[in-house]
Amino acid sequence: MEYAFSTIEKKWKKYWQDNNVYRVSNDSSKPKYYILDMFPYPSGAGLHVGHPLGYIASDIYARYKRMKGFNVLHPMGFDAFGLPAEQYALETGQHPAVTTEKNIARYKEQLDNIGFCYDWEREVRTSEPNYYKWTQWIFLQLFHSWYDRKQQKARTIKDLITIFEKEGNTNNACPDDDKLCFDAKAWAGMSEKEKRDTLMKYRLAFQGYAEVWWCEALGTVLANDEVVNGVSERGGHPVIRKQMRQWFLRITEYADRLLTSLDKLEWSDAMKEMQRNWIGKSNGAEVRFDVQGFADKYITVFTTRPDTIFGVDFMVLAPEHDLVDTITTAEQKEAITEYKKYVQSRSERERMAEVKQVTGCFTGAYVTHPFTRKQVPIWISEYVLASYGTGAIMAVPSGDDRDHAFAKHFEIPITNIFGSNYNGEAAYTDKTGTLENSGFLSGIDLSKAIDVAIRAIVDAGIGKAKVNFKMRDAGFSRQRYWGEPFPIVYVNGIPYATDEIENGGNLPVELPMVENYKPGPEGEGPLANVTEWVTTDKGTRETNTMPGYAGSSWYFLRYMDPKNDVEFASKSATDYWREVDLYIGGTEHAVGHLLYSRLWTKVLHDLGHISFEEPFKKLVNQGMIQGNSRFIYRLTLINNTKEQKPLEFPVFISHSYRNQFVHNTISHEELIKTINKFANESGTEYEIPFDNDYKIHVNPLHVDISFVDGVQLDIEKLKQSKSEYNNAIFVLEDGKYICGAEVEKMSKSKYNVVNPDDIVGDFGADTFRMYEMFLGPIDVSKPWEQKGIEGVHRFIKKMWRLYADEQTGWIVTDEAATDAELKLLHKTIKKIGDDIERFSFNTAVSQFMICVNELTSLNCHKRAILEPLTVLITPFAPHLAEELWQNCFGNTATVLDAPFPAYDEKYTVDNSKVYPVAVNGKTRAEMEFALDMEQAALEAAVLADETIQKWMEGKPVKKFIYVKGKMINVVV
RNA sequence: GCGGGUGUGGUGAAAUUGGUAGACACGCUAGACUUAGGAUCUAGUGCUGCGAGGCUUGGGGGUUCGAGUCCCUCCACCCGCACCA
Repeated sequence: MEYAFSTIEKKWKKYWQDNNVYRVSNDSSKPKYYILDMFPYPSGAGLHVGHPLGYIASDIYARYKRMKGFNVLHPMGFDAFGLPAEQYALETGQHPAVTTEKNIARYKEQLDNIGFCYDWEREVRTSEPNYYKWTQWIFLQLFHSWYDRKQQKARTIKDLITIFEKEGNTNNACPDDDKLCFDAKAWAGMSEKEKRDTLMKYRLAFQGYAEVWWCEALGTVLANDEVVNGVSERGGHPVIRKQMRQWFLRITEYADRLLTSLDKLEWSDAMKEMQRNWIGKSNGAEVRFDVQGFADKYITVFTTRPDTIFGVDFMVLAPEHDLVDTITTAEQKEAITEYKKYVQSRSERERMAEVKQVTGCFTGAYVTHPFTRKQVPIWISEYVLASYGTGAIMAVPSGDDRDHAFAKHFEIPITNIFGSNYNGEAAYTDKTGTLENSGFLSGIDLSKAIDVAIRAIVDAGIGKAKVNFKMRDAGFSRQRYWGEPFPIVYVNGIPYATDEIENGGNLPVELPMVENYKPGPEGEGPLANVTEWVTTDKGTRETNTMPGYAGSSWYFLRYMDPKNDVEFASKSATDYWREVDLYIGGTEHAVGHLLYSRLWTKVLHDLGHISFEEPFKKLVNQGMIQGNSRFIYRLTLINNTKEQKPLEFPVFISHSYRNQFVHNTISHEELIKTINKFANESGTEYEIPFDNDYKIHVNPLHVDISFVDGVQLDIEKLKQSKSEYNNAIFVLEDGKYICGAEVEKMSKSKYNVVNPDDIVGDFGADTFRMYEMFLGPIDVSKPWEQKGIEGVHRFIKKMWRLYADEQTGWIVTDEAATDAELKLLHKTIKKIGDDIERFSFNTAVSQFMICVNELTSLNCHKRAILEPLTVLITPFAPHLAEELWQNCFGNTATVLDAPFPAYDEKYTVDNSKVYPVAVNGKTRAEMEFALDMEQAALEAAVLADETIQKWMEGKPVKKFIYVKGKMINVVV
């Protein structure tokens, strides 16, 4: 009886589906465990072998936890709103809803093919009205709340109105505008519009005018993390800064909480560090410098080094700073205008590319140094960013690298405040040593000087201690069609939440069907074209839609209660499942999705909707599986003006010729000679002519990896794929055409995609699952390597042969197991359990292989060993386990409900090893060894006694006994 | 530049608190059974040496009876941030 994986797997998939074995209940006496994968965006290309890596790991862990007696929630869904579907619609006219539906169906089919234990009844799709109804509802909660800085939590806007009516905003500074100040009377005197404008400056979801990243090609604004290296993350289009009316989330109010509660999370240090970096907290001070010649003009700077204030040699403003035009002197006006024009002309990309270049311009104006009363020149330069701090700095060349470079470049005299620590060549940026030449700070140690300086600044009334964050409020508008519409209606130009004008808000505000996805007028979204939708009897609708991260910021909550149509999830459901215990996904969401999810969770917690404030307790990042691309090298002719012309026949040279050619170890002439020889031998009369104007040029082309075995090209397959290649000439080495290889991202255009369906078809889902795990640690990225899968497949077949014989069928016996067999079994149980717990699935698979190899050589077919082994392998190879469980051991229920085998300690102690026993002073060669633990411990004890004796007699002893396992270790 | 991480055979990788480095698998070599095999099985496979042996975890140094593992230093690669005052 052969291992017929395709029949077996089909059979069990049907069984699982028919019997609903993966349905999860919210009502269980078992402890809960919530394990979640980052849900995919269903793209048209379908899944490739890289996608399931994390899903397989989480599936194994979920099944393991279930067998360990937990009620496990392990759901899957789809992040279905987004740009690609809309762009596809623009190109083909197919509605995004249609293509999305199609893609999801394909994804589900591919996922089911691998045998995951999802409860599909809990599936969520962010683009479904019954889902985005609650996305809109949460948006309204954000809209209807503000952040109380004293209580450090979100509260409803109604509370704020009550406060304003009683005392104005004197105790609650405006986060948008710290100069805004009004009392109760002033509040009462405001018009409806003024009141709402004021409240808008407090709301957690608010509308504001701000400079945003605008992408002309995509016709939309982008969030900071959607802009990479000055171009859009998707498509790589150029972006510019533009003032636009936008929706924002006031994430900056949560900066501190997002930072501090990171410490409690079991995330990798790298991941936490990335978030810390993004939040970018820095402690320092704000200091005021009065501008000379203006009674009421001053420059406020932010600095982390107030201790270096006596080293200030000049001030620098961002070119966009408000004061620039006011303070610039008549003589400098032209130069400043010129410089500002230059800055504006430079794209973000150029600015980033030329970080090192020093540019700037003097305004002609001066400030007075608050302590020395010296006059200090004011410059502008693009190295000071308008968006950070106050958009102005005090420059201390002796203590800051950039200021130093600037001073040197413009020959501004440098004041040394570090004595011999500053050498005149490079700024002294260390925080050790003492200050000199620094007035009242002279002689003070740098480690204490910051506090002293801040106190003096406060006493002088020119500033205060200040915390600054790099993080900006999160842009929440997109001028796109395929996203959640805002539940916002403008009445007389004032934005109102729909639940302020209609009872319950009439959610969801459904996305209308359209046929035209082109952007609306004046940078508005496509929805602006749908006049019958925009116009309601109450007013006009907001035509922006929410960004991609809106739906994914809370989806983990919806799985808990996915069909609820009166709440986003019932309190009892969220109280039962609480936060995600284990979250698995890639690192690419470090600062986007993961940060926004944390924000939404905190807000929902503050408002009393859920009782936990972090969404993901433990986070595991899986690596990527990259593509293993193959190249063939086609020749063309090229002249010295880089014009290429093709040869009469396609000519491909094997990898080593290409290497010789590009490394100049074969001449142009010799190569042509070789090629012509090959052409002749293959019966082609055409010869490449020698031509001094047109030289040979090598073009690497991706070749479909299915035409290649290892690195050897199957020439016939390639020829069949394209008629153009029928009469191509292949220049071979050792009779073979060898391709070039490169590891790249898996993508259709690189012809290196491997579809999991094909692997499952050839080897079965169980082999595929185990192989992906066997490839290496799950957090490491690596290229897909098809060759190794045979080894895992061989293992599964070998395991099968322990249970079944090709001729006689099932061969499991009831014989009693020997000690050696039991030992092997329990060692395996212990190792597999430990490995799963610490997410080391590759070593777990290895252990299975060792176990099966040994059982094979022991010729062991005993039920006492094989039955627990079957249960043990269930998380990895569930189909195989079910088949064996039922046929060999006569079980009627599914193996999924069998408890994970327990190991017996008496079999797991390994005394086959040699344990070192030694005392201090012996060399390695002199070390003594014991054969087993007990003996080692005994000898160690004897030796220890002697040594302790010596020590008590006053003789020096440092350290002595070392035994593996239990270390008996006395240190004096 | 700053921050984080990783360096082990021809390849993917093991070695959980310092304890016989290279488990397991791929690949390769030889052999067996085969009409054939890209099936299966057996043996070998870090380097070096006929051999006993010697050498070996990116380089150098240190702590330790003992270091892939801990410390210092240099080098290489990967990831993230990047004029953040």
